[in-house]
Amino acid sequence: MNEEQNIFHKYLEKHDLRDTLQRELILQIFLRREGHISAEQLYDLVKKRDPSIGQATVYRALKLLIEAGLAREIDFGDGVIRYEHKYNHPHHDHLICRGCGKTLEVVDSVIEKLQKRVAESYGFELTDHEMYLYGYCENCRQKRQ
Amino acid sequence: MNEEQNIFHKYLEKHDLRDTLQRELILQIFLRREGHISAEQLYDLVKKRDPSIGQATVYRALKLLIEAGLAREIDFGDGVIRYEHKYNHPHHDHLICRGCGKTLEVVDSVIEKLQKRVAESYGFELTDHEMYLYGYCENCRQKRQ
DNA sequence: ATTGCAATTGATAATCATTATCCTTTTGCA
DNA sequence: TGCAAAAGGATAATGATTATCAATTGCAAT
Ligand SMILES: [Mn+2]
Ligand SMILES: [Mn+2]
Ligand SMILES: [Zn+2]
Ligand SMILES: [Zn+2]
Repeated sequence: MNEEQNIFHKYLEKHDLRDTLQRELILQIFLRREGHISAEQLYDLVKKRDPSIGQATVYRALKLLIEAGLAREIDFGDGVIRYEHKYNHPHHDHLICRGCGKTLEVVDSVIEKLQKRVAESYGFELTDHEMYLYGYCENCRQKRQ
Repeated sequence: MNEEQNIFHKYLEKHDLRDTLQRELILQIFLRREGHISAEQLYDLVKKRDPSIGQATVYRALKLLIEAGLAREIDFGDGVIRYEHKYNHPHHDHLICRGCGKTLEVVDSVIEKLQKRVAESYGFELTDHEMYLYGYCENCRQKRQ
């Protein structure tokens, strides 16, 4: 059993939640998949392994994964929430191509420090932030000229 | 006639769009209101002046205002898109209190420069970005201790 | 192993902001 | 004034997510 599964089981136990086949399967498939995945995409993968699972169960399991600290929501503003691994996957921001949709994960420690400083200069205690950088990747720039 | 109205009329003319009472009223009310306003909030204000206006018209007019460069969308991730003035209201980011929902508009020129640099280091040409800083304002911090 | 029961599930209906549709009313211009 | 195209209002549709509810299941105590 890997560490994420362990965390999940501990979380279930601590909150008097039950360990079900559905939850195990959804967790397993979520963990196997790197990157950003929507509830529907995850549902499609889950269905392949067990067509009897309903999509409400996938939504419910994702909520659990977030509460357990294993998943994190990403909102690219296109009306669909995506999920990514949180365990061993520290905070980062996203660089998104407006041409092809490709996304890169980026972090700049100077920006992070300045964000904190800006917030404090207004009397805020910063808890978290979201930063989305939009532009055109190298490929897309070459195509359009 | 103020400058924004002028821009709007030029835009209508250029695109063979018609100058209607509804559009004028919606523009006027939008311009009077500072800050971030949702389509529904704007619709409520518009209804007070002319109850015969439908909310689809407000949505349609907001889209026009964006195309004309007079409005800009803000997505705080709560499922409702808000709109703010764009004319004479240059780019800025938002500092949001998780306690009371208060928002401040902030800009840090060093962060802006670094964002560009980060993007370029990945071969991206940055076109725009969104940055939301979340935390607790001074008031909310005092209340909770 | 069996039982009791709260937790869970799957199917389906409901939400809710935003869009599309469709028919009627205006607008801009000849 | 008349006409065609644009716009408006009412309302249905959309689509992701959430709520509901009857049937099933996990699990702890027997
Ligand atoms: Mn990511
Ligand atoms: Mn603003
Ligand atoms: Zn690209
Ligand atoms: Zn506050």
